[in-house]
Amino acid sequence: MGESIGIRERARGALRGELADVALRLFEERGYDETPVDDIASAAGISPRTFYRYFGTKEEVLFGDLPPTSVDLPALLQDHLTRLDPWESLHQTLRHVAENIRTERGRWSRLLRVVNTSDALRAGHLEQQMNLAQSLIPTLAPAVQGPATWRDLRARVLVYTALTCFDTAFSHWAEHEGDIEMLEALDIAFATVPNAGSAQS
Amino acid sequence: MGESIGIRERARGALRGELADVALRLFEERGYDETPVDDIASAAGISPRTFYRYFGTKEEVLFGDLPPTSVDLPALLQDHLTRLDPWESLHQTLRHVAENIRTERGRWSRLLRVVNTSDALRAGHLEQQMNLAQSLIPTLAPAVQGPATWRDLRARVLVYTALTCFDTAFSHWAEHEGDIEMLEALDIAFATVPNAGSAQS
DNA sequence: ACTATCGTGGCAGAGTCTGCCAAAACAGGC
DNA sequence: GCCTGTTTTGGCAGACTCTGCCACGATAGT
Repeated sequence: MGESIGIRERARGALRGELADVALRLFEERGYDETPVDDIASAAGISPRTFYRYFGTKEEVLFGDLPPTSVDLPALLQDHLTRLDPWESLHQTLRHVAENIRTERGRWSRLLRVVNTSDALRAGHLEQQMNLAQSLIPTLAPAVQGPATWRDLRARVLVYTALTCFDTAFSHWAEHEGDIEMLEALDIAFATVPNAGSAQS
Repeated sequence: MGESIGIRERARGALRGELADVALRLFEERGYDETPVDDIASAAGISPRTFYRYFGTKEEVLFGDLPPTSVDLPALLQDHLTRLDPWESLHQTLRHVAENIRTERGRWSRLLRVVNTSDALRAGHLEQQMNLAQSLIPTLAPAVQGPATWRDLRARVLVYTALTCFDTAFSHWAEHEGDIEMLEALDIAFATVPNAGSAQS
């Protein structure tokens, strides 16, 4: 069959990308909740049924092909852990993600604006984070000091907190676009946590 | 009209409570996603249409009448802030919530078990937290030190992080029910954060 | 008992998502 | 270039959540 698989796959990927583009554009114009799948499908010249063959859900057309998911973050974290303490490792890992995002900031701020048009979408976005956290916890846990009873709890707290910092910095950046630098916001957020007790500058 | 309003209101409240009970029981037996609203309604002897007059969504039948929502947490936080630093104020505020929960732990662990049967439900739970956070941030912000540019960012990080600690401790407690004390887990979680840099016992 | 008000139930409809099956498009080999 | 087997597609029917609408019945105050 030669290249046949390659051909099919490439065509599939192209259509997938086009669907994501069309969908994002429509969501920007009319809002997420106000844009039925039928409209996306007909705008892309396919049937609604086929849409669901490319994306399992309407949400996936937004969140399906995102950079964070395409990088192996657990491995990256693992690497940092050989040289740094747990918190700093998380910091550097997420700095890397932030730098990736910076190269496509246009697309990302469009996306964030769309996400904020819908409650369901914000919840979905959080769920994404949770899944990411789930993948980082087992990697971090062995590096956490202290009694074994609490190791898992502590690892979870650190990972969730780190993602929280990331998300907060990201949102803050999106709201003050241009005024502040994404990486600076991230560093501030990460610096706030260890000083929680005093919370001074 | 005398007590008429009181009567109506009381009847309404009673039916609301009964619906919540019936729903929780059914969710435990068959799982959340596998239990259509029609089944809850007929189990309670009402029409599906009427169910939606008592709860705007299926989720609300689970999350609608929860202790955290029934206490004025911003006020409580405000009070603690007059005596403690921001982080410790958040800690004490959430300790209070934890103590409330402890008095109804049976109901709460049932609820947590149900929440974990559905992705949509977990997302909804997170959304709850977000809303709670939104109400605490304005209260905390004035108490946060540092340059004004970053005050809002820092307040958000602290609030989200505190809720993350709470949630993590809560889940951890639910998983190791009996073995550990909820308040102890909460204290451990809160103690982990300021030591993030070293993460030792 | 009478009437105005309120809660209720049924109906129709939009929207997401799934299973099923037939038709079309496509790759390969001849 | 045609044939054949596989893949992709489209349409249909259906489950489920949620909303607007309207008529019916219960209830409260006079």
